[in-house]
Amino acid sequence: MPEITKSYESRDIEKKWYAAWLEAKCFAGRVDAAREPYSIAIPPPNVTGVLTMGHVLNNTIQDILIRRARLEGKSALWLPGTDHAGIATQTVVERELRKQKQTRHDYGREKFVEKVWAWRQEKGGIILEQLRRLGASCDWDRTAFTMDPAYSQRVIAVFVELFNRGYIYRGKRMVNWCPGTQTALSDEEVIMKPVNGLIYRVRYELTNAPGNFIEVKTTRPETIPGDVAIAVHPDDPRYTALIGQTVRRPIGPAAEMPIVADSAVDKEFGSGALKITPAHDKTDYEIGLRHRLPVIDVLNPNGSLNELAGPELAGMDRFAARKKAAEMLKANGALVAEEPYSNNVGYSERADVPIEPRLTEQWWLRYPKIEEAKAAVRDGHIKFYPERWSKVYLHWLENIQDWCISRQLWWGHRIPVWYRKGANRSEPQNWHVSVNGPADPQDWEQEDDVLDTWASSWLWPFATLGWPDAEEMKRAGFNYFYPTTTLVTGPDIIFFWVARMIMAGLELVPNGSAEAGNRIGSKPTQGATGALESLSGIRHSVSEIAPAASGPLTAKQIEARIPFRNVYFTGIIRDQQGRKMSKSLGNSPDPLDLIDAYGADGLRFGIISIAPQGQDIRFQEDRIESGKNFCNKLWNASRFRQMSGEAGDNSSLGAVMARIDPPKFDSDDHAILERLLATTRDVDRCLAEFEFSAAVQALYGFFWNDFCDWYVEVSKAKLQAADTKANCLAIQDLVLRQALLLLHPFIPFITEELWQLLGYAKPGAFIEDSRAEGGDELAKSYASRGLALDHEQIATVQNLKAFVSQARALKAEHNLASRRDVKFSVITSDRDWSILSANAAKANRLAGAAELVRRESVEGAPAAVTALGTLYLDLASTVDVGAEKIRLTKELEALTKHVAGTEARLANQAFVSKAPPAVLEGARKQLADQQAKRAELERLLKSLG
RNA sequence: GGACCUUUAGCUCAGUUGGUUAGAGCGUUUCGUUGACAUCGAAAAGGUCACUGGUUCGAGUCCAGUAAGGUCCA
Repeated sequence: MPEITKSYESRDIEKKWYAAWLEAKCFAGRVDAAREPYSIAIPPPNVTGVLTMGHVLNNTIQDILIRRARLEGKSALWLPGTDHAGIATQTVVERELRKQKQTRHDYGREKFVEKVWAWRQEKGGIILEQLRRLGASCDWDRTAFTMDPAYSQRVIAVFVELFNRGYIYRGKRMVNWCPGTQTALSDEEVIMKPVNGLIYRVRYELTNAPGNFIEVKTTRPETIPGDVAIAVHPDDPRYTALIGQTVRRPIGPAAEMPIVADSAVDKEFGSGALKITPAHDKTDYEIGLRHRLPVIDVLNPNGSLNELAGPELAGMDRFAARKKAAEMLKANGALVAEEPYSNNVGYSERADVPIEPRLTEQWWLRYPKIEEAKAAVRDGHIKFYPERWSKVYLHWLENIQDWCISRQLWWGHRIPVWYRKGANRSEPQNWHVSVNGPADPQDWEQEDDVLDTWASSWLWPFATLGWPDAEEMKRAGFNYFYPTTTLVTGPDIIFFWVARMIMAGLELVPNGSAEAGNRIGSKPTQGATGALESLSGIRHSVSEIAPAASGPLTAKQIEARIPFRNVYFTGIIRDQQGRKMSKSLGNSPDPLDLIDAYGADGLRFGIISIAPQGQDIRFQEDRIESGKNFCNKLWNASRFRQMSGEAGDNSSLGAVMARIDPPKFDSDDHAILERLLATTRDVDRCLAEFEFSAAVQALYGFFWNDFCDWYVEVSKAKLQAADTKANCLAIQDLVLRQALLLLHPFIPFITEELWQLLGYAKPGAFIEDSRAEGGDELAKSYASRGLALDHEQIATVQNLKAFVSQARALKAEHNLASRRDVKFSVITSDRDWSILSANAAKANRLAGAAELVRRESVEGAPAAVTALGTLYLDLASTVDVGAEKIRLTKELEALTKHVAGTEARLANQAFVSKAPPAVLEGARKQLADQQAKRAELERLLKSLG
């Protein structure tokens, strides 16, 4: 057995084990009917992405779940991949082109897309390499990409199918237009930001009453050339007489515009009159429709003004034009005033510029299975952790709007619609919609637009498992791994991704064997087998593998179709000031630097320990450091074990247990095994409830405080005695074994290394080839060895710990902390003296005492009252009586307060009659203990004079 | 405007169904190179649990309201 070195060096060990795991194909997700499946589909990072602290947290949690599942004997699959991230990726490549003063238009669509692929080939997906450094145990052979040919075909097939089912339509509507990237966006991609700007009061002159005006307020004077009317509320008495009259447009091409009455106008806002610019405002557009007003679009796609805005404004950027328009209004007397104004403006999520409402033809999706999607979460088929996010989810579904799925980009899945050449594109009879295109391509032109990225990633959990190709599904183990067990993601993409995946699953997943019945340990049922076989050879036929449901789905169908059973929402990682970590702020540490400094295990342990469920996380590097320190502690405790004696048979739990000898147990043995069992149960529960940081804290406290600070320390005395040594080593082996198994999902590298070094591994096997026994199994194992934990002995350990602590405090109080030759005496009962003398060797060692003697009386020595008697520090020199009195008086005062409180509680008739007996009993015992201690303190003080 | 979250030690946070003297890590002070670990050990100081009211024998915990900070949706 190689010797364990003095300190833990993570670097080489991480490299070594990751390579070994890959070599042995430990991460492969295998269909195994004898095992329960556990599957996770990774939230695919952008192909342009690099590892951030958010990814570290998110993927560490997924790895914990997956590795724990393996240790529980499940067959685990963690399916990795990346997202082509339409806008983000196209922007990155365009930025590179711009450095050479080029645009994508210099290349044309085909060549530009080639460039993007080349970029992806060279630089994309770095993040997957980085995840390996973190220890992520993904099944890399299954790595998917949303632009892979197979995946792309699936995306296209879904478009065709949903079109055929009537969910997709083309329509001219107001969309969120991003002038930066020059594409339409979905509502979800628009971020509302408060903006401080100006609001302009502008007057419009009445055509047939010169010198009379109607006033409006607007933040966008540059759109006045697009005005087509003034609207007032029909019930607004101020304007009743004016309805039907006309006004002159104050700037831009001259025009007379009607004053119309519409109840959508807010009487309270400004003067109660509204300028109507149907091309540039959603409400205006709707009012325009009602009054059959023309639409005058004065903006170019890039946000500059066009010739319809008039010669003075044409060609100017919208913000420059705003100033210019204000000047023009001022010049011709139409500007009444400009006032500071704060309002919410929609910004493009990606380009971070204000979006423009713009009337364009786009492709829209009416969401399928909305009601079932609500039911899936409301009725608990899918569980959200923390539960409260389900409210946000349900609220969004209640108010759901159709999804604009077309994007005016080149990088993405090109929409599979062809228009008959020269024909009107707005008329469906001129469309061809199919996966492979028309048979006579020369007569058709394909739609230029691509799909929203999310319209591909919403298929992720099933499209990565071969769906809808029957053969591929069989190969990928679709029926075994779907629905996936858990999704781990951020709450910021509930709408973008989580909700949409649920609806996609409900609409598109076949009624496979899962729906028919039990998947585990039995062959697929007749029906399912038949379905798969009859479909073999059919490629991408969504309608055959997942026919449209004829009516609302039943609960059973929902259960089978949902893409995941649990959703764990992580918090957002913030810096010390509480700001979101972002590239532009430069406040995000590079996780790879942290791995270099603290090890992947240290980073994982640290980040998990500061990430409570459901709360945002304040990043602190010192917690990562403490993760590293914990690894070092684990390392050194193992080293101590190795140095303490020969290795025994550690090949299994049974083998270790067989070396444990209950008749030789002392109170410390009982106590540590009780804590081991309690910690195991604690971790079991925490992991079942996704309480990762609580699990880590339980393990930290157990290992550091209970095991290292106490058990290992008392071992030093026990290991000297021949009759206790073997049992003590066996107990250490048991504790270390269980600790490594419980810790492995959190800190996989060091636990694997120690598992091997301490001889727990079978030849050629890894730690994850073993089972992590749960609390119940561990308890059974205790029982099978005839071990019954003795709670009286366990309580004794508590008293001994306090006793040692008091002794140390007395020493420190008198500047003797470093001395190991101090003598103590104790006044105590026969019973407590027997405990003390039985544990004298350990206690003296821990307290740094030369000896502990029992006396009938002691005079003038510093003392402390403990549960095992009154402890005295023997001092050769005279005691500082004054200081000693002050110390004891302070303690007495505090205690007296507590006694009074407890007495008052017990004197309260209502308490005595209503409190449960256990509480009452506890209070009485507490009072008795406190009173005894108080009496002893009073006696001590009296003896000091 | 609607919804949600947070407020506990100097800092970051635990505190499960109400029940001993409210805990941890870091930081601070003092002491310590005792043959696992200075990436360590020991001791100590430090909290009217944001505020007000209510329910209760009993509230950090439950309820109502207020204040401050944050998030999402309009």
